[in-house]
Amino acid sequence: MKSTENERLLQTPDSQAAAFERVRQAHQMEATEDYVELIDDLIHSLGEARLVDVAERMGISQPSASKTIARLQRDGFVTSEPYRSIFLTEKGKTLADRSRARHDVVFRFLLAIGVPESVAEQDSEGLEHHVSDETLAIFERIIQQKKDESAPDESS
Amino acid sequence: MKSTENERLLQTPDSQAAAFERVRQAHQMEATEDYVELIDDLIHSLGEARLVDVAERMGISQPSASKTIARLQRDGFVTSEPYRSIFLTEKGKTLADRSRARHDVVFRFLLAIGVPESVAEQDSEGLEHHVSDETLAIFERIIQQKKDESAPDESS
DNA sequence: CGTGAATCTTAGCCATGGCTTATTTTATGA
DNA sequence: TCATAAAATAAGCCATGGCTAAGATTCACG
Ligand SMILES: [Mn+2]
Ligand SMILES: [Mn+2]
Ligand SMILES: [Mn+2]
Ligand SMILES: [Mn+2]
Repeated sequence: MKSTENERLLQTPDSQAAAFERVRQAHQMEATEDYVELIDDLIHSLGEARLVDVAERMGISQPSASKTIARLQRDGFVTSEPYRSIFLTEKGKTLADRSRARHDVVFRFLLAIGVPESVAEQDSEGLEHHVSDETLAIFERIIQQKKDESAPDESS
Repeated sequence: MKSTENERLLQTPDSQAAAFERVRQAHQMEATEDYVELIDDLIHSLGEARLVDVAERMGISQPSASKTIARLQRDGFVTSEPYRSIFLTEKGKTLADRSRARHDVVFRFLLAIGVPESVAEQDSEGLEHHVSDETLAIFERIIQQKKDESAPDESS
C-alpha cells in the first residue's frame, strides 16, 4: 500500500472558472424555468394560472411572485393584464415543455436508482438546473435499463 | 392501450413549496461552500490562499471575490488581515471538508455511470449543492457497486 | 534601495429575488 | 345590490453577488 498522499490535484484555473460560470448561468435561468413550468401545470390542472396559486406553490409572498412575473413578462415568457390570470407566450410554453421534460427525467432517474419518491421530488427541484444534455442522456439510458429489467418481455 | 390522459398530477402545494424552500436554502449556502472548499484546496496545493487565485478560479473579478471573503469573515468561516492571504477558521475547515466530501461523491458517481470526466467536473459543481444525504448514500452505494464489478477480487 | 508591477481595497453601480405594509380592484354571497 | 373577503398591485426595504474605476499597499527586480 502506498503512503497516503493527500495531494489534492486541482483542475486548471480556466476549467474550474468555466464550471462556476456555467453554474451562474444555470441559476440565472432557474427562476424563469421554475415559473413557466409551474404556470403551465396550473393552467392544465386548474384551467388558469392565478398569482395566488403561483405564490403558494413557490412558497413565497404574493408581492414577490408578482415582481418575478413582471420580469417574465418583460422578457417575453408570459402575458397578463392587471388583476387577471397569467398566460404563457409561445416562447414561455416552449421553455416550459423543455424544462418539464428535463425535470421529469431527473425525477425518474432518482426513482430508478432507488431514491424514495418524496426525496426525489425535493432533490430534483434543484438538480434539474445543473444537468448537462450529456448527463441527461445517460440518465435516460439508465431509466430505460431499469425499466427493461423489471419488464423483460413486453409485447403490447 | 388507454387514452393518453395528459392530466399532469401535481404535488400538494405544501410539498412543492417545501421543495422550492430547500433549493433556496441550498443556494444560500452555495457561495460559502464553494469558497471554503476552494480556499482549502489552494492552501494545500499552493501553501496559501491568495485573493487573486480565488478570483481567478471562481472566474470573477478581485473586488467581487473580496466582498464575498469579507462576508465569510463576518460569518466566521475565514480570517484574514488586509493585504494578507486567507485562512480558514475551525468552522470553515469543517465546512470545507464536508463540502469537498460531498462534491467528490457526486463527481465520482457521475464517472461511475459513464459521464465523461470533463462533463462530470462541470455538472458536479452545481449538482453537489442539491443532493440530499439520502440520495448521497445511494450514490455511494452505486460507486461501490461499479468498483466491485471492475475489480471482483481484491485482497490486499 | 527604489520604482514599477502585482495585489488588494474602497466606493459606487446594478439586477435578482426575497420581505412588509398599504392600497386598489375584483369576486362573492347575504 | 352592496358590503366584505379575496386577490393583486404599489411602494419601499434588504442581502447577495456580480461589475468598473480609482486608490492604497506590497512585492520583486534591476
Ligand atoms: Mn427547479
Ligand atoms: Mn464544491
Ligand atoms: Mn459548487
Ligand atoms: Mn443550484
